[in-house]
Amino acid sequence: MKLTTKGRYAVMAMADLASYSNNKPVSLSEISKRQNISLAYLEQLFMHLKEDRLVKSVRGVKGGYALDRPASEIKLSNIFQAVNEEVKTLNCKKESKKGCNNKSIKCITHNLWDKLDTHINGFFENIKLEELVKKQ
Amino acid sequence: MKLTTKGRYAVMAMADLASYSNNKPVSLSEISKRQNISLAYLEQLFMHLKEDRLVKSVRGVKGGYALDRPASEIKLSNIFQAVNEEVKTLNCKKESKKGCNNKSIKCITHNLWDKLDTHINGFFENIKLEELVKKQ
DNA sequence: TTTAATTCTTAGTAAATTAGTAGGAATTGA
DNA sequence: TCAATTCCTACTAATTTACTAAGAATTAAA
Repeated sequence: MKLTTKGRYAVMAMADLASYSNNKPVSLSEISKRQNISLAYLEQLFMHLKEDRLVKSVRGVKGGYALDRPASEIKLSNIFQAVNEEVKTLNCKKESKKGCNNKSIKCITHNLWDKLDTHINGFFENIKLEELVKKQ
Repeated sequence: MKLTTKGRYAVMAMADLASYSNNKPVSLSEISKRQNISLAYLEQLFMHLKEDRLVKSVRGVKGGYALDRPASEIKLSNIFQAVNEEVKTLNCKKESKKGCNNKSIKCITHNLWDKLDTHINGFFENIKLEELVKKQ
């Protein structure tokens, strides 16, 4: 079971944005330097964050990104979801859950995994970006 | 974030063992057929389960595996640990946690990840193999 | 009007990991 | 002796991750 850097970078970048934005857009090159994340990689992440309306962009010189809503209204689960870093079981396509009769061992573990998904997502669902940044 | 089949298979195999063992060892070929997991792959998983003393083996004809302690004393976390399916953050080798001053954004996310690890491991720590099988 | 800083967009790629295969040695009950 | 089994080591195909590359589009400022 792995937690990859993608979600981690996304959270770091959003925390940076929440911390360093003073009504001005923050450029990705600034975040790149501060957080030591490659600019090109950040660009990809922010495409997704923008699609999900977590940030808004200003193009051109002096442009950059800013939060699209208050940090108190952004859950960590929103960020993970935006960059496709959700909890998923792998290779469950073939064994369709339809076949489950609630008695087989396969089905038992299906249920277990579903519960784990809920458990993990609940963790991120209950933390707001604001709380994370406030602790600094 | 991904949950791979390795841990899933290990749990399925252990549940199978707990269900179908009647004081006799269960061969991997039986489990392979019932759970539809490749025999050679099961062999690898059981090497690890044995190392961690979750199962014991009987070699030769009529041989196989059996639980090495009651299902009520085997936590799911034991199983995951045995097959190296633990929760881990990736690529954190370079950025040593020593550098953390509890103020930087990098450090904030370190702490977050650590908490998540605890949260997830707590889930598995609180489920015994027996409970899982009893539900059948 | 040019320039430089920025976002936007699409491809590609090296490294790592996963999931599984292959082949055979060692053991043992029948 | 044979067949069923565990034990052991190596290899491999497919997938994913993390990142690079290259350039188009936009816009403030010189």
